[in-house]
Amino acid sequence: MRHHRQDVVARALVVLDDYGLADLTMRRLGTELGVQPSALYHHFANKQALLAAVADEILSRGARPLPDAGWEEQARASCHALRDACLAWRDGAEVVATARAFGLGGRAPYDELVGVLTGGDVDGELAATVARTLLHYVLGHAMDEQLQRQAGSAGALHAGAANPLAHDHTADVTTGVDLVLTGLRARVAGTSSTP
Amino acid sequence: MRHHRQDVVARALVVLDDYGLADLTMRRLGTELGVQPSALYHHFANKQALLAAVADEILSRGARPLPDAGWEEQARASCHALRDACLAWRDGAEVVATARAFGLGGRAPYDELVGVLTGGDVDGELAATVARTLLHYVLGHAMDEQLQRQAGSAGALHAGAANPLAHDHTADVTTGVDLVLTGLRARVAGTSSTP
DNA sequence: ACCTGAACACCGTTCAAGT
DNA sequence: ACCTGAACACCGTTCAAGT
Repeated sequence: MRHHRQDVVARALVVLDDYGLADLTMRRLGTELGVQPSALYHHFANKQALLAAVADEILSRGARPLPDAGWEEQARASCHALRDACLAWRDGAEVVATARAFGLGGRAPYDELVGVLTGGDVDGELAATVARTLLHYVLGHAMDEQLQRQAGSAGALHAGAANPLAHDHTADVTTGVDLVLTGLRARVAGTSSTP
Repeated sequence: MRHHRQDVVARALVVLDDYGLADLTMRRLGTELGVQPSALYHHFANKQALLAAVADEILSRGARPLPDAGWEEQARASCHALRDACLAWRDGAEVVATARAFGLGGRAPYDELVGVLTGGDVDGELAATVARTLLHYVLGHAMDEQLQRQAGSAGALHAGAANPLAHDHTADVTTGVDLVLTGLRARVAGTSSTP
């Protein structure tokens, strides 16, 4: 039962979806592949590198071509594609956000967004800030969403105290993204009032 | 050496700042307090509950009164206070963001922001979305900042490949927050073009 | 009320050695 | 190139029992 790097990533994705990130251990993944845990270190330097590869796989599997439209519409589409890609796998948002945070993977959405924004009228430095703002929002929101999902399925999390996160998530994300883009539009048009 | 709940939280904060979140283990904290790890379970149901208390402690120690100003200025101040509170402790942002994500603590900044926004002209549902957008951005950005800090001190993280996160963080956060607030101002004024 | 001691069921990672 | 076997140095958590 010899495996390639890609087999390991693909199986890790299945384990992630079935058991969640907390139970995606090197030992369990090894067992799932019919292999000793130590064998995984032939393919990846450590668990963090494995997870970065999983993050990139999540993103590439969920990749969509940008619509043939203005940059604002493209930015919106890019954000929604990222969200959908993450939500397609259990704990997908957390995996992508963590890999991004450690600078080990998940760069594609950032690059795409910066490209879209600079393709518009947006200055390079502002584009970088806006891209980060959007990514933090979309990923943070998707994480909230997925955590609630598992909090609902398990009886976990503190009972009592009304959950302030109960919401229509799709509408919420659209509003949040539009808010940032509206702010950007105002700023690009020179409407900014605070110097 | 008998301790109260507050002693444990205070010491956990010291361990966090000295060793980082990854090394804030129940065993190490026990050792630091001169106590068996099992003794901590008299004060907290589990590690997650401990970390939630640590998050709340970080926030309450960094709390500032809101300025006597308009709601927009207050929202800005609230965001910066949150950022400063988190940056005052090693891995502080991650601790707060995680507690928030699990719904176990760190609610104060959200409540404050929603209060400020609804105190302005902002409708309740929009206020909730804006508050979440701002929190995700500020915490996400602070996490990036702190991860870079430790990536710089340790020789960790992949060499080669220019780091796209090298930035002036204070200016960046101000820009990001202002962007969202500008978008909100436009929307409240009825300038939104997408229905 | 607060803590000990011992155990249970796990982790990630390394490394010599095998094929 | 890919894997085994065994070890190392850890984890969080439980629980009877002590003071």
